[in-house]
Amino acid sequence: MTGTTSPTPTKAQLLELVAALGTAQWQDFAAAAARHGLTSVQAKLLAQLKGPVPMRGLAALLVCDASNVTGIVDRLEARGLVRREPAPTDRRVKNVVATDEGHEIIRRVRAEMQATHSALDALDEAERTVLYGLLERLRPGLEHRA
Amino acid sequence: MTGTTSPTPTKAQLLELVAALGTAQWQDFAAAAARHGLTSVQAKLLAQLKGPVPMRGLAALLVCDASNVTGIVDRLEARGLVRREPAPTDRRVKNVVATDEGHEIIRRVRAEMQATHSALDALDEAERTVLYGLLERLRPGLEHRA
DNA sequence: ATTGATGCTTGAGATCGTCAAGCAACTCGC
DNA sequence: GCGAGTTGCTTGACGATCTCAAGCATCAAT
Repeated sequence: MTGTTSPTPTKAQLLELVAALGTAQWQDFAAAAARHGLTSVQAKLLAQLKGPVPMRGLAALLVCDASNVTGIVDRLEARGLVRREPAPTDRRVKNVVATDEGHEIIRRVRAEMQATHSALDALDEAERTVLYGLLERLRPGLEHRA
Repeated sequence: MTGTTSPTPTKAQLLELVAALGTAQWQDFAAAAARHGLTSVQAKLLAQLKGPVPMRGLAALLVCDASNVTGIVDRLEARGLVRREPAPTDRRVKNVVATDEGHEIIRRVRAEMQATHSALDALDEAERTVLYGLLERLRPGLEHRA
């Protein structure tokens, strides 16, 4: 019994599997972050900073209150992983930028997600392409609304 | 322009997409839980209670300290969604059981994950089967180790 | 220039999460 | 039995996360 494991899964089964994998990946991420003294949320915020992002924008990305972002950025800034710089166009806005050390540390966190990497290694190129295509199809439904 | 979106995605791209979908689904779950006055963690714990589970087991399932579970169960118990009952075989152990109301509320939370449901609706049966198969292949790598 | 909206911070209060310590109960060897 | 070590749960202390209400500075628009 190796091939015929799937005679059309229930929507509930699929949902459960997706949830389980999502959780597992999050644990993997959190563990990698912790090894560098970061909480999951701090690492997640850091991961958003490809360029300068205003506090408000971070709140939107993390789907949380703006006042919450203040504290998280405070702690990251205290560790020198992030910098607040005034936006030239609007003096109310503070843009958050990752320092070099900040970029480096999040790069390492991503690289050290061993469980996730080894999971993806189980698939060959063709399978990854198929998976990517299917997940892309899921995105519009999930990304919008809540 | 519908077919040729994927000339073999990078592992990094795939990783990012998986992370994004995982996050979106979690938000969906958290929002549904919040509508019933539950935090995400409370809902997640409730979701594990198909049968009686000892505190220790819940700590393992939620991947957190046992002392943390005490508080979460306290709050759920105060709302009558959960019950602690002594294990007959070992008087140290307390088994946590969902009450009828507890089962009902988590059933509703699952049913109200609109974003997730509509996302899965974008796939037909054949696609779901393929997706399920691919995700199944990912499981062993993710589930074990961290 | 006043009115209103927007961006960020602060403070209070709840939840979540860890660690260390403690108590009760089980297990094992003798 | 019976004491030593282990295990299951709770408690207390403390930090991080999260929300809400309030406040201040700045922008936008009449």
